[in-house]
Amino acid sequence: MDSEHRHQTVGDQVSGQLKGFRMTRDRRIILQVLRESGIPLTAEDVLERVNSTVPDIALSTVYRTLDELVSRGSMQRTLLSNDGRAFFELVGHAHRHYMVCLGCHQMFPIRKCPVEDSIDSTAEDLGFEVTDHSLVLYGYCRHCRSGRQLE
Amino acid sequence: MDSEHRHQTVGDQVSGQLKGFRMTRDRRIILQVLRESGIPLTAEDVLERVNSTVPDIALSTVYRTLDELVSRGSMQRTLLSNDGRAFFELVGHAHRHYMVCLGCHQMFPIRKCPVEDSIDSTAEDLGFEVTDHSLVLYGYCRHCRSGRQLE
DNA sequence: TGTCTTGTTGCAAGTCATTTGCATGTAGAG
DNA sequence: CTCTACATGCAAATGACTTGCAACAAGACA
Repeated sequence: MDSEHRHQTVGDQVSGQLKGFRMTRDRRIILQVLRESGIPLTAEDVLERVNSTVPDIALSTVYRTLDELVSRGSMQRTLLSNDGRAFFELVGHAHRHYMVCLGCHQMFPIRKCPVEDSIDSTAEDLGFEVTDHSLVLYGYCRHCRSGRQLE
Repeated sequence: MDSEHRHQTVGDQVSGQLKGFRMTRDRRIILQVLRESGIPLTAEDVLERVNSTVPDIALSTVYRTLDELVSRGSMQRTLLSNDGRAFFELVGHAHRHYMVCLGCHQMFPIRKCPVEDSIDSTAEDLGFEVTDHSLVLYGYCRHCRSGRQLE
């Protein structure tokens, strides 16, 4: 059976607690967009991409779906220092750590967490139990870096 | 001369680029509040504390003052994953890194950055020039930790 | 000490991202 | 096929700022 067209169950879509998560056409498309994206997306980004396939999905639907997935632990929401918007990615694809370019405003994922080890011992000393952490590096990417030197 | 009452110059208040920063009564109080706080404050927090001393400062004045100081490099603004509000602290007092308790929602500063060293080499590999970074640990503080075990 | 320029303030209205109330529509269990 | 809990669109509401504008005032300079 063509995996592209067989009936998709919830389990095919995302990981996490999804009992009672009803798989509608809109949600299927929203999830598809997120699975296909290599980078974190804002709700507006998602809507834009969704509507290029099937028009007329409401922005509030996108938000509600993203929120639902976040609270079920299947989606990660990230905020940056100088951007009021939230960025979303599926937990299976989540990068957790980013470099954000102050020149072109792109987010570059960091594969390996450079701090995983040192964190726990730091927290232990303070009686803190760490369940998660976020690390964002701000600076200039290879391209913007050379552009700056020309100024 | 009583340092509490002598004429205060800009230099007494904060560090950083402050040419053209006019020291008014409102700003003096706002800065005082921030100097006296051990933890990062939201604009609303600042207003609340300011107005307990001298009423009738407008929220927009607080925002404008905080923004001004941020852009002059004297103030640090921090955003967290699950809170739409910005937190502010004077750069001289800034902690840069925090543990955020998911139980009581307090922010605990981390004195020593546990990742300073590993960051640059990670970024170098990717051609990225790092100018700043943010690290936030999420979890449970000593108190909330023991509370959870009772449930 | 008075003048003047430039920066500051209050207030009300505006913006932007996100959330919600409600009436209608529908996935999927039985 | 039915029925009910969950999903959706739309418009209005919210929360956290941000801005236009007219009135004010710090601090440089005369």
